[in-house]
Amino acid sequence: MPDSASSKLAGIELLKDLKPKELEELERLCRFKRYLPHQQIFDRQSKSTDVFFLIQGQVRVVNYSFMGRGITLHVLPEGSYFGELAALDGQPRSARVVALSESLIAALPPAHFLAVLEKHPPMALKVMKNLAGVVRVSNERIMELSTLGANNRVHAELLREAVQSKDDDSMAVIDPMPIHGDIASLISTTRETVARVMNDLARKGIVERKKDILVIRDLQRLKSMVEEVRGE
Amino acid sequence: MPDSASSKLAGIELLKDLKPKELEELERLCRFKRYLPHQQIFDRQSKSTDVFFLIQGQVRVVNYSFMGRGITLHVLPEGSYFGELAALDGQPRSARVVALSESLIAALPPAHFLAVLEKHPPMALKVMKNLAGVVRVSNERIMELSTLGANNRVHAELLREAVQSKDDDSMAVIDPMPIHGDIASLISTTRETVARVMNDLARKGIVERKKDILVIRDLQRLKSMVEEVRGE
DNA sequence: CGCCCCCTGTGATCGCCGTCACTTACCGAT
DNA sequence: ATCGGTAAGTGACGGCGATCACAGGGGGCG
Repeated sequence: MPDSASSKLAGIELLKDLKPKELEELERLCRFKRYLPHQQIFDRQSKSTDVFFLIQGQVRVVNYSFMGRGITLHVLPEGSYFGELAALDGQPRSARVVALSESLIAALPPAHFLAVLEKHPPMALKVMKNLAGVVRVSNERIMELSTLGANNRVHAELLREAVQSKDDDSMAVIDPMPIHGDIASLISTTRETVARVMNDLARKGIVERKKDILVIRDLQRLKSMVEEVRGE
Repeated sequence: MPDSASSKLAGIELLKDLKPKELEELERLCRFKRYLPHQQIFDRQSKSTDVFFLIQGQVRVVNYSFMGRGITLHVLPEGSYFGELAALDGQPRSARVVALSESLIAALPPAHFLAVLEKHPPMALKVMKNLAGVVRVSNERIMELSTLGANNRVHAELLREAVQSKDDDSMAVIDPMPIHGDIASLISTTRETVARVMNDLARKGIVERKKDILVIRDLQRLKSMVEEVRGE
């Protein structure tokens, strides 16, 4: 494994344009830590301001209503970063972040983060683009919550997670299929509603469940169901 | 008026650290245009990528559901800017922007915007902070839509717009009071619901309407009503 | 092998609130 | 003073979907 020679931060998309030497230097400024599934990296309202690089694993960004119901804001993939909001504006954290799988995470103090941004305009631009993307999906989500019913939000979510099949463009697949509760948390509804919609779709032959993967048989039909006022 | 000598862009918060000469130069790269109330600056999905500086007036950032119902995302004050998402990532516009009052607006092509950002790291930082702020309020909004009922969202919105009185901290004021339809559009509900909640509050003596201004008599009571499950 | 826990499936209930349909109030202009 | 258009108040209705309560089901671990 030649990887052992390269930096642990090598896999971080944001940092990939840094020179090896700079990366090495940055690495020395980080604190590395492993997290177990469900372990919390930080909580909403806490006043830490580090930026985190997700070297390995997955994390969930989530907030809780006063009733304890959890709303998943994002699920971040390996190689991404988070915690930049607090690092940029110094405000308390806007959400809780917990590890989904076992994860290795680097924490960088805000001063160093800002220094790197200042020194590397292309990286600053990357951060801005990334934030712009977050704003875009947030807007979409607000629109969805405002204009779609719970059932249609399930349809929309399935379409979002669907990976189109190569040979047949009327088909797609979700693999692995998330558990209903997690989908519900992403679109602000309940486990039961997700289950009911899924069975509805299955009965109509639009989707089919196989073990851990969901096959979408009629992609266009599903698409047309979104934004359709409960057209029975 | 010594103002006539200074740049038209002088009032833009984002640009206020530029040297007069730089500002002048930037001004030469802008196209200036006046807009009438309700006039559209750009539409969602359009492919322009200019950044806009709101020199004078107010604009509303809004999206429409397929049924034509409008969802107000933001109302921007004089001196702010918008359109940076498309300038940063080159994607189509994520929302429509229309003038609320008569407005004077400068349009700056994206290339120049990016050049300025690259040349002035503090300005890039400002843009990042601003985006971070937008992400924060979007998250709050998502939480609100997910966990609060329509009535409670009205309460929350009133609190957001309330300006605390100086002498009595149990009182506040909203001046001028927006029309019900505009509030409804901000919190994704209907004009009727807003009217009902307002009268409920008035009957309970929590608020009082005087002409064009709304007086909030019992701020704490209103606060406690948010996140309260319809406690009658 | 069997136990237990987590995921699912589904019926019944019921309350919030969006929709429709008017009425009333207000204000500016003719 | 009269009219017209916009804002606001309010009752009735009905449907979506959250909630509660169970009943399978499947897979991992002792």
